[in-house]
Amino acid sequence: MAVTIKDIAKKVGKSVTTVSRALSGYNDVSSETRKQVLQAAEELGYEPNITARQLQKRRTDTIGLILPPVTPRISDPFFCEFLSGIAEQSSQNGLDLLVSTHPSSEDEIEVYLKFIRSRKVDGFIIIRTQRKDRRIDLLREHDYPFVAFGRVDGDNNFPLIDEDSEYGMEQVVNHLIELGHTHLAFIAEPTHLTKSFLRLRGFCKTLEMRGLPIDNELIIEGGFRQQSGRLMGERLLNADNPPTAIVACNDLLALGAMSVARKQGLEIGQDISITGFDDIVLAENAHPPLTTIHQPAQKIGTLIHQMLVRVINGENLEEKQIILQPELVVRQSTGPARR
Amino acid sequence: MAVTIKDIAKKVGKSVTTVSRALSGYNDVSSETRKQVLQAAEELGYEPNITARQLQKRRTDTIGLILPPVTPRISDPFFCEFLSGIAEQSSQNGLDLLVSTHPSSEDEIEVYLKFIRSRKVDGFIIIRTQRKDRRIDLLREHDYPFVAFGRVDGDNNFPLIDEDSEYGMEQVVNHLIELGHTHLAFIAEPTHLTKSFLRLRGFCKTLEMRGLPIDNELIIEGGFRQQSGRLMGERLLNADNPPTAIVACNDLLALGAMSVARKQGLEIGQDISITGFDDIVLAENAHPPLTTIHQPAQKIGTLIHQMLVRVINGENLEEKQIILQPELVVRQSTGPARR
DNA sequence: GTTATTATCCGAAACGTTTTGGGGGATTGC
DNA sequence: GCAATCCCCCAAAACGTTTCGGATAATAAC
Repeated sequence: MAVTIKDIAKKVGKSVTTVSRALSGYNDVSSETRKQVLQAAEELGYEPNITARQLQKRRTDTIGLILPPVTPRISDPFFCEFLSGIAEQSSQNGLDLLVSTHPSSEDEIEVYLKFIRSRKVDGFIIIRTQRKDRRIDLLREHDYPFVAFGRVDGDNNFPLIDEDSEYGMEQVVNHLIELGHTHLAFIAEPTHLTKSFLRLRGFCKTLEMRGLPIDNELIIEGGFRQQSGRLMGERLLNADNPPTAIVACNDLLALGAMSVARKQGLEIGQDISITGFDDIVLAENAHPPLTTIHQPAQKIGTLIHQMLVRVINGENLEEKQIILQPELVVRQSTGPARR
Repeated sequence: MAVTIKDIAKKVGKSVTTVSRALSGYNDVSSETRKQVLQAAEELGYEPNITARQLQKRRTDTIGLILPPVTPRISDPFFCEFLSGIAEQSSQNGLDLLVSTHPSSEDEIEVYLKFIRSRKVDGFIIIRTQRKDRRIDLLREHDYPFVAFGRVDGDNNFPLIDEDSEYGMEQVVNHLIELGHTHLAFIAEPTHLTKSFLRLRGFCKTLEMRGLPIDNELIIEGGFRQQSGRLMGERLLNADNPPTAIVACNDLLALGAMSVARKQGLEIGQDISITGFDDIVLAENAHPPLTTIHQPAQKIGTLIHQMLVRVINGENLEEKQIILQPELVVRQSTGPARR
């Protein structure tokens, strides 16, 4: 059986209270007693039972991350980096990270409700925000601590961190225009996700700003990953008037499009330019290496965790909404437009 | 304040005991009472406080995964897949997954000791086993539930799952020999890891079996990732009598070697053959796609989790040691040896 | 009509901690 | 010499559950 405070108390001949207070560093115990207690704890190999402590303190020292039903799975490269930032920060702060994948049988809101009611975690990290996000509504209603990665439509008066998607896309599009491209296509993710929506908007806005027409035939919406990129890339390349550049909403989509283009005998970066977004590890190692927007995934994870800790502790955030400016990384998947 | 059993008891005018027993489905409560209790619970939005339950039951319903100090970080692609298998299985079984990254300041054994003593988790998943593994010694001493991914030197009489590394390497080497290669190099990981050791041994054994000499100049040991692969690849390619094929201990090392070979103007798959091990997502997307040994990372995660659950519940494992036979995936990074 | 049995219920203890609200003895201030 | 102040300590309550060991009343058995 594990060693408890009671065992120490017995050993040093003091009360449980005194032992507890000695261990927690209160100053109403004599240094003599404290020394004895610490020594006894050491000798017996005492380690506090955190379950008991949590029950008493009404804190779990655990933060929760519930993966959405579909994507991303943990294996998603961008998410993976992000997660690693959170995990690392977690253990530095002595917090636990509870990763729960959402059983697709259950309603998302029910899952959150359960966590809230059973006080399983002190706070949440919300990823993949949607334009209308019920999770955020729920947490706000319950006044439960959370930090979101991403914005929503409408009232954003809650702690969040986000990339400036529109600015990112602006850079991509400008880069392509400067290379002489005027006939640009866009492969979108489902636009109920805020970031996907904003990336698309950034694309359109910039075209407009630069006085280029927006061709709705060349904007198509699909899924999230390679498979989808291949499908949509194929459709674009087989169009009557195919684009000279394809802007993908994320790197995996871009990689999918690249593989299709290559299969059609096109030299990427010469015959056609393709861009991604996120700068996952695959991007750098792709062939040719992918021009994309770099996002510091791990750092975002770290930041978001730090914010959440402050929210949980009821501290004030000097910056409640952090919007990061991502930067363009030019590699070999883009080049001058063919005449 | 959250709803407790007491609130329900008050509402239905019964004792706390009865409510608890009604909720847990004991048959010493009348169906009338049970109905009332369930209804009250529903109305009040009751959700059991799991901390309290855990304290009472002396179980945490949580399994622990402590990341080793150095590698893999969560961002490691192979590990990532593996983790996703564990996480998915976890939530299916209603268990929590506690991911803790090991603070490099602390001694590894101390970290485990703390977890054990504070009963923070019901059991552990041990990854990256070493030939002499103190973690495993410790857990066995304490008779604490765990399942290992990988074997150790000597007594392996504990629950584990592992790939047959030697067999995998045998396939790789045979494949290369059949392509006419006779001058093979090996880039090793640090061989205190069991799997790295076994992969190297598989390499040597097969050469021997096929009557080829083992050239110690061509076997070099380094780190785990691309950077290391580049360094060691460079050394091999600049040797007096460079190899016609490089066998890397994992995919990332292979990718590193590939990038160096390409930089030296070699056509991979023609001028030189390079192989990996693990078949991470990058392998398929590399240029050229990498010949490697496929490992079902996610499935391994799932399996290991299932095993652990049984160990925790004190059930018997029909198969205490599972050794998986990995298979060779031939892609374009290998080809016939140049005369 | 007494004894067994069954169906329902419940008080109290337990899990291991922290916190609350003092208590008693020694020292200080006047 | 008396009150005030410290210093060190502790019993008991609390956190929200589950479980142990009955208790009570109704029913069945003889």
